[in-house]
Amino acid sequence: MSIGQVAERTGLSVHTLRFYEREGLLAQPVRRGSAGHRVYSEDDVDWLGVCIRLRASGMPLTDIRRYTELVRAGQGNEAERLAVLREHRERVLAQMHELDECLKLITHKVALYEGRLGLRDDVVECAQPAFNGASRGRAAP
Amino acid sequence: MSIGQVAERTGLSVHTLRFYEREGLLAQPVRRGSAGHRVYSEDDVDWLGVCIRLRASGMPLTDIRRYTELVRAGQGNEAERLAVLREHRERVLAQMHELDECLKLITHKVALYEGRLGLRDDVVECAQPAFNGASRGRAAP
DNA sequence: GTAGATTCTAGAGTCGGCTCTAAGTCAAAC
DNA sequence: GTTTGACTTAGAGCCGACTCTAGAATCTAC
Repeated sequence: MSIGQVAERTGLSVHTLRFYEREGLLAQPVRRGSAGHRVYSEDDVDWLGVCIRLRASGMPLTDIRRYTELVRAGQGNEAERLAVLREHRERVLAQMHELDECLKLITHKVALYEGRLGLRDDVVECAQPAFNGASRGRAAP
Repeated sequence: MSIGQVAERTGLSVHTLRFYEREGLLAQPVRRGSAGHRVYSEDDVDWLGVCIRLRASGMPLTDIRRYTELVRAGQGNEAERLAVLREHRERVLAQMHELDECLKLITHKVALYEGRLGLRDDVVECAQPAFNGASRGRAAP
């Protein structure tokens, strides 16, 4: 598979594919064909899929590289790999929780504006108490 | 409230607080006391709380500014505000879905390594089929 | 009143993650 | 045989979001 085809399939640009390779994100160096052109295997693409997921969940490139290096190093470091994955899972869970909070806030505001657009117009934009607990009444509609 | 106190309460640095103000993220310009020092009201802090949540859910500063400007402009643009919020809510939902997928992958791998660390050692690191549907058997343990 | 912490402004620097450019190689189509 | 287009490298550029610096002014405690 050429770099162009892989770009098509993964949604990454060819620039990004080369960049990821330079950054050491591929489990093994991509094979080269005839004129030094990259030839990707299905496994390469699958691994890229994993990288994409890890990126999408906020793992920095350096961490992905570290994990990749462990995998590349072969058997014997499973405990380390597990630690990396567990740590990241915690971050993902935290992130989901955070997103959930955001969603609540946004949904609250959406409801507020939806209501307002039907009924009244004297309510002032407000904020949720986020840091103290000292509700001062006037801020929450 | 001084900028230092607000930094303490919000978790933002004083640098970031000044930066956010320059970027027009505050609903109204922060009041100034005696020597030109910023004096934050509870409402300012509450609004910052909203900004922090929006940021945490991936809204870019430019979008937050845009929303802030709508709020600052006062009544009459509720429909626009609602549109901004709804659009962002869609993005948050998409993001949550994506995170969920990532979580599945990670959890799968964690289980795999947990199992392996107890039992065997000849399984090779693998990737989830992510783009095609052509399972080639050898990639999935 | 003086030391040390906090604040001010304007502007420069950093970092992560791409994204693009330039100059060149190569294969296939016409 | 030349043009077109996909590929190569090394390296520069860009963008968002901070983060820090310098130099001056001002508060707080002793």
